[in-house]
Amino acid sequence: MPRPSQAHEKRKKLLPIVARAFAELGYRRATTAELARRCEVRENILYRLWPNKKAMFVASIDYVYEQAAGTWQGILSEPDDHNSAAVRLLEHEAEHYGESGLQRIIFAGLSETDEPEIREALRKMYGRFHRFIREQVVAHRNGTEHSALPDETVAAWAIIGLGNLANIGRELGLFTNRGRKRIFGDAGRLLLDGQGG
Amino acid sequence: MPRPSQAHEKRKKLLPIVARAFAELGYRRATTAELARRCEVRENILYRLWPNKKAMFVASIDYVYEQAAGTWQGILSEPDDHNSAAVRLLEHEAEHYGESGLQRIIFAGLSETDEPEIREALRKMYGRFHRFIREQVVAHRNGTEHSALPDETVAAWAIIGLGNLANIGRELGLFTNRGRKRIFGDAGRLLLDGQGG
DNA sequence: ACTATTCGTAAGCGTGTACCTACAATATGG
DNA sequence: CCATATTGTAGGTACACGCTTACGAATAGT
Repeated sequence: MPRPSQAHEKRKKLLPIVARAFAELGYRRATTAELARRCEVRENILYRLWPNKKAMFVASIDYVYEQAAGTWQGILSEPDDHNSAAVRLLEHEAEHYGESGLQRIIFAGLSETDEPEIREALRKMYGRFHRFIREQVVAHRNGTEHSALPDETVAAWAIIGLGNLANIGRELGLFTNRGRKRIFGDAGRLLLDGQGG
Repeated sequence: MPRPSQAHEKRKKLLPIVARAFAELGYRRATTAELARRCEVRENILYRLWPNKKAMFVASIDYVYEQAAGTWQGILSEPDDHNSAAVRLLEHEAEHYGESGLQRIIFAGLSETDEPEIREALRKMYGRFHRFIREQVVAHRNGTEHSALPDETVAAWAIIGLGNLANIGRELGLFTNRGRKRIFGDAGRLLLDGQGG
């Protein structure tokens, strides 16, 4: 019988490298030759793991979500420090959001939204992010009356908006670490439960 | 004496076309050949108006701000309908934000932030946006006490974050028109003066 | 009319690109 | 050990890219 395929393992091993290349270079400049160079393989074998460059990119988008989800699960399972999970997540993002630089892939993808597969991958990713955050907002507010606040769906989207902006800010050097923390802290908290300033 | 140069006028005439091409295609796919085709001139002429492709892109970024600023000035100079300028701007953006599609240029630019000139152009643009919005927030809140709200700087950045997200949402079809309006209306208003839900 | 300058057209140079083919080396289960 | 499949290597194709050069035609002030 034939030699067993290790394609799955190899994909898992190379995907982080590929994703980082897309994040640093954007879609077009991350040429297949450059991807192969960074992976220390020939272009050829990338094409055996994925059918084409677009598929490598879509896989990288999924990887971004999985990375974030992993980090967040870690925070959720930490012992409580008399703060809700939502508040702890907000604090963590205020401190570390965009640190990995991986989210730059999203900007690259947004320049390629006329490719249906890429658009779909981004849609799915944002959908998953939103669902996760919304759940945390609901859990945080549970029961308590917040008549003057936007509902959980809106609040979750707005918090995602803060995240995007934090990313852009980090990319362009728009604000200091302290500034970014205040944006997440003050505006994020305001959206969460009205404790704004 | 020589024939007087009409470069300035020509630049002004072609820039909207160039900017739209960058918005629709992104930086790399908006090839100089394609830009020339849309402008109905030869590539050559573009290279007489701008030194290189990067300069065409930077000019397009500036154009995005000028377009928005023009629209906003129009709204500010409208007669008052017993709403503050800030509220009227928020309502206008809730209705029309991202309609032109020009803001896609920003995503394209964010994938090219390792080019210092492009990074600088984006920085400048965000800085101008923030200054403008912050002024409106200050004017809206003037004097009244809002102890539980984020300060004007933070609020203005957060509102910009809402705008970015609205753009992404429009691009990916993440939410309906009504949804987008609620994000601008509810979250935006909350950041502005605490009248959230 | 002269002339300096701009304008429009055409062609092409060097490089980079996604993707493919052909083939030898390797490793596995029977 | 052998047949079968998977690996790694080398090379190449067809095309698109940013940018440049060359040159004749048009146009304005003097």
